[in-house]
Amino acid sequence: MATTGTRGNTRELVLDAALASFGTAGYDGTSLDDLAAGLGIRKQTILYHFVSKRRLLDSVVDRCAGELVTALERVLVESRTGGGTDWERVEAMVREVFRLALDQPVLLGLLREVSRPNSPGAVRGRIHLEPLMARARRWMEDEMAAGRMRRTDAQLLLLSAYSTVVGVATEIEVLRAAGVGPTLRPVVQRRGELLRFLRRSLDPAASL
Amino acid sequence: MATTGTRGNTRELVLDAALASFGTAGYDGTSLDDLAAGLGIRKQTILYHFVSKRRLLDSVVDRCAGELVTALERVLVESRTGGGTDWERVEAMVREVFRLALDQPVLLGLLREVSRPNSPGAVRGRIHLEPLMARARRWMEDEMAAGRMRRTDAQLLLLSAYSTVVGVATEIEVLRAAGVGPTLRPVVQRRGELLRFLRRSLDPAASL
DNA sequence: AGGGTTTTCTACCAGATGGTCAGGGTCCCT
DNA sequence: AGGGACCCTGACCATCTGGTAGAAAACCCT
Repeated sequence: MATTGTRGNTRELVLDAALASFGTAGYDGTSLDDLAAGLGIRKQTILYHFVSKRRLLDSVVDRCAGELVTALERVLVESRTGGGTDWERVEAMVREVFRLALDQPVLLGLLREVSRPNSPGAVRGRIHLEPLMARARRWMEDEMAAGRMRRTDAQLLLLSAYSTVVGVATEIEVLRAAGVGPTLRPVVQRRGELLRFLRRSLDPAASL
Repeated sequence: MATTGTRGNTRELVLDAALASFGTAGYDGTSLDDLAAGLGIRKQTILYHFVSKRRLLDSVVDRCAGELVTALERVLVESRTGGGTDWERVEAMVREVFRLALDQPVLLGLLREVSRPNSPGAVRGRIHLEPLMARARRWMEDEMAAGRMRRTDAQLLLLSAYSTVVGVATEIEVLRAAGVGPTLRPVVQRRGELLRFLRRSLDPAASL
């Protein structure tokens, strides 16, 4: 009866705290003891739910990737029923990703941590991202073949877009570190750059 | 006499290895024992030279920041005696930074690690970068006041340029992780984007 | 109320980590 | 030759780490 009455959602609470800690302090910089202490529970409770620290990270990555995929799927369906052009669909997806990142800045911290080459979460992250990328690439290549999209290196274009998003992660942190308040402007600016870049690369109707 | 005959430059060797390890495995992911083992020495030797792990990181950051400042200083002097326009000087600086990053990719790893908000090296890094930024900002504001440079928010512009460079760090890693070889193309592309962006923001003679 | 399941805790551990201490080797200077 | 400065090392330590074992709650159903 000493518990805080949060019976049943301990898992989710741990995932939230772990996401925040992994994103800011990093995987190695996060100790299960501290994590548990922050939640007012014991480390063993975390291990009961997630078996090991490594699998806790996996679970965090899984949940976040799941959110991303769900959100993108939704946008894709919406824009499809809306009957927009290829370009409008790409734009809607980009906007969704940025919206997600701005709503939950912690996600960017995790993305940053996971996108480090030697990170334990890198493999897990790629498991989720790779099919997404492959699917986008196939779609783009089809559109190119059909002449609805300007010819370019799909793989390279996608990776460039991806790293722009990761760049926003660092940008927000840098701004905060530099004392500049959480200004929306640079983020919007970056999104604008990315969209312009994509449009120039993809839209056959766009002016060079 | 069991030493490898590298008498005198152990410090530098340790700094090199530490730079590489901090950049790839991160600060927390680097153990002094492993670091020493990789060099064929004992951990105590590292501590003899650098007192503590924390101060080893500081030394690494100091050396790298020193290289950066020296390189930029040199370019600045060269372009000044060359008598180029403001814009040409900015361009030369940007090219130098990218050249440095391509010559020594390890630097990007460190930059990435240090630019994390809660990183122990963040404070140290800011000590070096802040005067650089302040100086650039003052210069830009002077040029703007004199009408030689298009009016814009100097601080925001600099931070945007900075985070573009950090973005390159992630980009290279992402490309390697995705199996794409160390292609130069995306990096050059990104540099082109940054230069175009800066030119549009700064050069009064540039077409909008 | 009582048995079974789920959840959380206390107690404990082996290994790794950063760091201390005192000693020993090598070089240079006189 | 000898003393001191410099460099390196083995032995040791306190602490923290992720993880295990088993008991005590808390919950749920009948």
